[in-house]
Amino acid sequence: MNIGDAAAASGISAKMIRYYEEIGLIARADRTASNYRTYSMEAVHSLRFIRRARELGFSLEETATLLKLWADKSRTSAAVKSVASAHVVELERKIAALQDMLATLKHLVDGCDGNERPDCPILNDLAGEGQRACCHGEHDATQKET
Amino acid sequence: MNIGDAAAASGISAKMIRYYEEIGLIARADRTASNYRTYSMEAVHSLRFIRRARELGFSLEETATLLKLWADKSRTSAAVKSVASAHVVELERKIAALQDMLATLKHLVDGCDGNERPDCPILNDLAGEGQRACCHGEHDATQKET
DNA sequence: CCTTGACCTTCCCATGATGGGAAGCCTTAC
DNA sequence: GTAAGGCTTCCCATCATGGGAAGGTCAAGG
Repeated sequence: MNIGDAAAASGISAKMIRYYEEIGLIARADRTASNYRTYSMEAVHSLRFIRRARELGFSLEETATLLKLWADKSRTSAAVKSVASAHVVELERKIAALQDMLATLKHLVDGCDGNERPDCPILNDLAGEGQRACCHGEHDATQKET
Repeated sequence: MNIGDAAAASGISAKMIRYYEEIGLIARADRTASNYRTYSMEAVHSLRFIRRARELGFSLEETATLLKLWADKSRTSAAVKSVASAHVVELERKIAALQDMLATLKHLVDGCDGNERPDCPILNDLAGEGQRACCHGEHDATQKET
């Protein structure tokens, strides 16, 4: 199985497969006499594992850890759960940060007429003129200057 | 005002201020006889604008657009709202993607005993063995092989 | 046998936004 | 005058991915 077939079978681009090999995420592939990489179904299995881990948002480093745990028959499920739980926390953190942005931005967009006049609460907020959060003074209001 | 003071006053690192100048996000700063950059309060104002835009998750490219609109007294609020609304959509898309990951991962973590035995539904999912989503077989089930 | 096209190889570069650090000036305060 | 700290430019690293060039290889068909 050449790299192109492995790519098609795993859903990971040939480019990425080579990269994963380079950084040691996967083992160095065997080569044919003409230096082509060859892949077994087992290797494709590993690549699918990686793809799924990436789909769940694990970094390549976390994925490497998970791959090692997968290969280690004497692993504990606690070790796996620990990696996954840390990622849950991280996802929750990221989501919360994005939701904060979204709430603020939606508020500003709602307050903007969106007509042909230049007046705009969005720009006012960015410029720090409106002291941010005009109607329910929360957040920090520490941006007056000059 | 030297770059260090401008950095402190705007909350943007000196490193980033130089970078923003390099990519043309901000105007080239005036220099002293000894080649030090100097900043006016107006320049600091722009830097704060950028910082706020970044806090709301706008890319530097979007931020550049917003800066131009801010400077353009004949802008329409519709133009500003359009940029912001596109970003709202993007934020919603990202949040939804992360929430999908989170829901799946939480489900897996909940199903994992987290004890000293090797059995682990998280690894099973990553390996594609459980056909994913064990209890309500949807998604694609196209990963049996060997 | 030779050509063509589709594959493979390695190598370099780019992204986006940021930080680190080195080498060498400049300034300020003592 | 000297030491500390700020400034300058330049290069490198991150993280995961893609693009593309230059050149080797393989299979099919004339």
